Amino acid sequence: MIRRFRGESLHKVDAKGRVSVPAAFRRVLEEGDPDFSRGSSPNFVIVYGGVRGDCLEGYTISSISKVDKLISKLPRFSKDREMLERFINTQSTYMQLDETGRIVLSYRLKEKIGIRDEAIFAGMGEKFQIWEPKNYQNELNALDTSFKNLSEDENPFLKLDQLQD
Amino acid sequence: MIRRFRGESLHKVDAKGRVSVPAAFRRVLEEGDPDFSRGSSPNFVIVYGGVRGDCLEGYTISSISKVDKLISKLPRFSKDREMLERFINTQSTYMQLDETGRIVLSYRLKEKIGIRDEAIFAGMGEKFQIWEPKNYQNELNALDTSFKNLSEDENPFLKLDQLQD
DNA sequence: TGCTATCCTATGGGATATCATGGAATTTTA
DNA sequence: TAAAATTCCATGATATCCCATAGGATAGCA
Repeated sequence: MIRRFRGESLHKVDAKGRVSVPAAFRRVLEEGDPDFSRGSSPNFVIVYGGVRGDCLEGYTISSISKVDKLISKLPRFSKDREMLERFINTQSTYMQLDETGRIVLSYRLKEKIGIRDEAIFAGMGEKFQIWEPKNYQNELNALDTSFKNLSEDENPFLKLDQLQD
Repeated sequence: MIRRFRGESLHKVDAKGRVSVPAAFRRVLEEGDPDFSRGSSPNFVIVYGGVRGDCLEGYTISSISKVDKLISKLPRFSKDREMLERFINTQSTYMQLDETGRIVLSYRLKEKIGIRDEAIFAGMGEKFQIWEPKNYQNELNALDTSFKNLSEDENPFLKLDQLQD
């Protein structure tokens, strides 16, 4: 089975910026790091810029590598490639869990998404997100409203089965 | 895992032109220098001419070799090859980190991109860039605007998924 | 089915190493 | 030999490591 990021949880951020990554997510990060071995700590990547400025997004090494590989296929110096690299490479950073399963969010990262002393982790399948709790709630509410306003044939749940073949 | 240049950071440039290269980038430079050994300092290449006159671009030895190889495939004496060699080979220079992880930017290099006493390092996957901070901000803003003005089918993120297969 | 031992998780504090940066000393070079 | 470049120390700030604790969950056992 390939594990995916599932669930949401709230964690304290201490004075040094340290936060526990949910235990369930650690298993996914371990599986997604080709260099991980029992006894060590997995690496992964946090993307902080780009399309969404309101949360951080965590990717396993293997899933970000897929993206990196696709980008490398684009012609060097092309506008598309530069743009993607700016969003995916420049505005991101390698991270490593410590032995107790924590990471440290630098001042810059915390500031970027308005985090003070608590953070919400939300599983999103191939990636996870880190939110300031209030912003997260707003995001959920907004999503709810926009979902309710969809017409029948815009409903993504229904579109899902049409993809199937 | 093959590390890539990720993240961005601001560094002071002192009177002698010395700047710290971000610690994370040093690891990539070390990995990318076939002659590197523990205890020594990695070599790499800075390209200052060519396509973009507004920033410097740093390549690991192994990634500049890839580019060199591509250029060698072009017909000798062709205009294209001549041009690329001028930009990539002529307008570039070998560099070596010192023991504290710094390089020195000569007056010429600083002048080229308008740097005075601060420099931004930006990871771009297989290479990194060095910018004068204000110019960098302008670059980011311009990128943002042009991204927002893209039509659906011009969105490089969406194109990425089409490459897949 | 209640008790206890064990493990894992979340969190905190202090010690230590690394990083970014500045200045002095020394070598090179024109 | 003066200017420029390189090497060698120095230091505060930051990040990393190491240890400690408390609560929850699980498992084994009587």
